[in-house]
Amino acid sequence: MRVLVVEDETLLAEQVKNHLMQQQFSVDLSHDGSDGFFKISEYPYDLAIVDIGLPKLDGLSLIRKARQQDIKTPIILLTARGSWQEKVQGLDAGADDYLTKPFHMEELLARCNALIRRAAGQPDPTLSAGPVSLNSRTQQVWCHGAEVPLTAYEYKVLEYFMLNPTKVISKTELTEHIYDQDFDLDSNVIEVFVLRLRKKLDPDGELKPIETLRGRGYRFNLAVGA
Amino acid sequence: MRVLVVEDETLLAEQVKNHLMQQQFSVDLSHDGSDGFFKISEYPYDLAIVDIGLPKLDGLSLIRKARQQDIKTPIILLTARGSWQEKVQGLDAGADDYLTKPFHMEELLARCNALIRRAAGQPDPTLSAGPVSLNSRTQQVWCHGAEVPLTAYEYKVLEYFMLNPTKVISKTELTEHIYDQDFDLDSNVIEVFVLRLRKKLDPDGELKPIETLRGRGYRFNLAVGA
DNA sequence: GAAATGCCATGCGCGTGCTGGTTGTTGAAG
DNA sequence: CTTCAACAACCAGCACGCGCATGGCATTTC
Repeated sequence: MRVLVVEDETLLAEQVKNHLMQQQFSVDLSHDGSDGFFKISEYPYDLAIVDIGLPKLDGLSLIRKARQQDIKTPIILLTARGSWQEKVQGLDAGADDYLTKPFHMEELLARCNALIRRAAGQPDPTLSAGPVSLNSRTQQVWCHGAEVPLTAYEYKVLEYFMLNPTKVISKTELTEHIYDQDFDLDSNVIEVFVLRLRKKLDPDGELKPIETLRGRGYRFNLAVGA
Repeated sequence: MRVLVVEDETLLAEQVKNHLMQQQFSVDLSHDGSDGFFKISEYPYDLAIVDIGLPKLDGLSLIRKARQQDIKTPIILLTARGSWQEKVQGLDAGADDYLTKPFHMEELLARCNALIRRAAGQPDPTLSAGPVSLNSRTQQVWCHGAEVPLTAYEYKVLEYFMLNPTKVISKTELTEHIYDQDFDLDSNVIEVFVLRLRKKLDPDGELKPIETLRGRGYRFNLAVGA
């Protein structure tokens, strides 16, 4: 999956790039609108993330020009907080989704995946792994068919696990994906949430869905799709 | 007003969706004929826009099957340029209007509005969920058969809930769909409306139609169509 | 002018996220 | 094999803040 990020704030652009690369995307960066337009015309990206305020050529114009050229790459528009008109203009110009800055990286990744899924014609918001299934639209979780009520953070942790099954996930990685920024490093919140998740999902200790890898992190060990 | 768009060209479908949403319609998309038929049979749409060339089940067959099942949803058929016979066949199959591609978006919107207005004298477009039912034309709401008087904003909130049953809806999402421009974010209006809705719909606290998810939003939890 | 509706301000209760401490487990070194 | 330190699991309690509830004010409508 190849993604183009058109963003002039270098720091933010790099952050977005890093997170996307963690999800196995190939990422190209562009720091102004005209370069972004050139790239999106040249390459068949699977997705583009475009800031609305850009040097040389603003995001809206970029999208309009691209759509005029019949470029169908799904586009997520990044807008400033609260400017509702911009969002409408963006969708009108041909963006597929928008996100207001500042945003949670999780949110962006979720929308990226949703958009890619939508483009692939698979609008299925449910993940399942073993007896556990999760619906990201309703944020409901079931285990053996029974609904398991989770709190907001418990849900976030589980969702991240199920999006990355069998992958070794360090506590810092979890933290970074669950909190926007600024978090206390010497805290055991993650451990507590993992504990509660294990209790709620697997009260009898049969499944062992979350494996501990000492000094490295956790691994979610249920066969996806089962 | 709820509209179904059955169109396999994703870009066009999204454009239509965006424009309709700007006119305060709720829009569902369907990318092939059989899915479109399923949706139009399931939900009481106020209008459907159907492309004639579709995968799995073509537009004409879709319309015929729907009409055979006594589904009266007004339908606009999208045909290719110049194929005069198709238009006749379409109207013959039960379409209410047609439009040849490519078309101006304004034209489509005008015809949508005309058709909805024309259909205003037709069977009631009611949504129902559990003991609650809602007529989007007259903006009346009933619970257990008794009419529940709602104010304008209470109605808007309920309508949005009933159009998105079981979906987690954040307060900002509600705000964006209910108000035309952006709004003071640190206001508790939404909470107040939800409170009043709960009181009016469920004074005894039996149904619990609107669930609160702390830090996340609300979820409307009544089975649609029940 | 009265009634209805939308919005704001305030207080309160409680769920939830987080902290601190203790117990348990692992693995490496002696 | 034993020891010990480091790490994780677990527990329980605290406090912050979210959402509920209420009353009052402003604005609109008839």
